[in-house]
Amino acid sequence: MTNEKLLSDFKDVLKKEGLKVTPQRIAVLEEIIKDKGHRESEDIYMAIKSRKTHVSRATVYRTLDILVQNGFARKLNLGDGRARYETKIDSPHHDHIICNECGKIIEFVNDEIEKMQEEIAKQHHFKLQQHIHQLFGLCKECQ
Amino acid sequence: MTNEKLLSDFKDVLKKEGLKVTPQRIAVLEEIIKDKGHRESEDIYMAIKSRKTHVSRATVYRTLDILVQNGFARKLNLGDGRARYETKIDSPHHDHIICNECGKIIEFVNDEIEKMQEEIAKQHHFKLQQHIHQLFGLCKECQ
DNA sequence: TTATAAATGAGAATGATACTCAATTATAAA
DNA sequence: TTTATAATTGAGTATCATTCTCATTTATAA
Ligand SMILES: [Mn+2]
Ligand SMILES: [Mn+2]
Ligand SMILES: [Zn+2]
Ligand SMILES: [Zn+2]
Repeated sequence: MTNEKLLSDFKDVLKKEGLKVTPQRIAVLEEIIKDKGHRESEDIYMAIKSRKTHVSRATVYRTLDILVQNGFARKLNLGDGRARYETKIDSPHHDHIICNECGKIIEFVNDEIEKMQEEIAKQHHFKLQQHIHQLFGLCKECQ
Repeated sequence: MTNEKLLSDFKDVLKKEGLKVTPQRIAVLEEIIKDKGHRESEDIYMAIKSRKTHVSRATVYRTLDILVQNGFARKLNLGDGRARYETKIDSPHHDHIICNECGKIIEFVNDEIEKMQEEIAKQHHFKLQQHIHQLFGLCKECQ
């Protein structure tokens, strides 16, 4: 998806929800699509500030929520007390392998596991809604 | 394992580590083995207080750490900001299914998935150390 | 322009958990 | 049993990410 299309989609969503298009909101969207990584709110806040747009932490959090709520971003909990956000645009579902030493994050997908999860849920009469699957260990460099 | 054996093992560990056997530490161990659930620190703190032993939150946290460090308990992060603790005694590895509505927690094991995780780690040149696998959805009663 | 509802940001609040340190206590030596 | 002492405890404070508050600013549409 082109950045122009994305921006226009975002504006449409804001309009549809009765929200205003502000430079702060645009800046957060731009940060999320610019860097494909798994970023902390603080990083995004700093990146925006270090450029031109005046923004507050509160607004970054609020905008990230909007992005997550509307399918532009995904929020991850890696268990270290700080949420990470990654773009969801052109990014199908995947899970993560995290290095306990250097924090490197690698993405993986395994259709077999995805299928099995559904079966396990069914066995226990659960209607599956989401899942968290994270592998932790030492990356090649950190072993 | 009998509770007597457990208690004696715990005392041995404390001795081995140069730690003292205190009524507070014993009380936390007793709580962890009494209730097989997935409990918050606050629950354990309240349960101990409501009995006889005087204890503080700080000591409950400190003792839970000792228990986790020494293989008596397992600490889980369910993504809601409060850690859960469960006994690890006579309790082999398993993962969890959590109801998004009522919070019910069901345990599951799947050897296929366990094996695949190892393979995925290997493919990415990771040495696997732990993993988190949590399925979230609606339980039978909450659908 | 103007009216106004929504957004922003500075700073305060929150909540789980960790830390501090003076008072207490378990332990082992005498 | 007494004593010496290092470890433990607990009340309260600190921390840290995130959320909330509310006075001021701004985007939007008439
Ligand atoms: Mn990812
Ligand atoms: Mn369990
Ligand atoms: Zn690494
Ligand atoms: Zn339920």
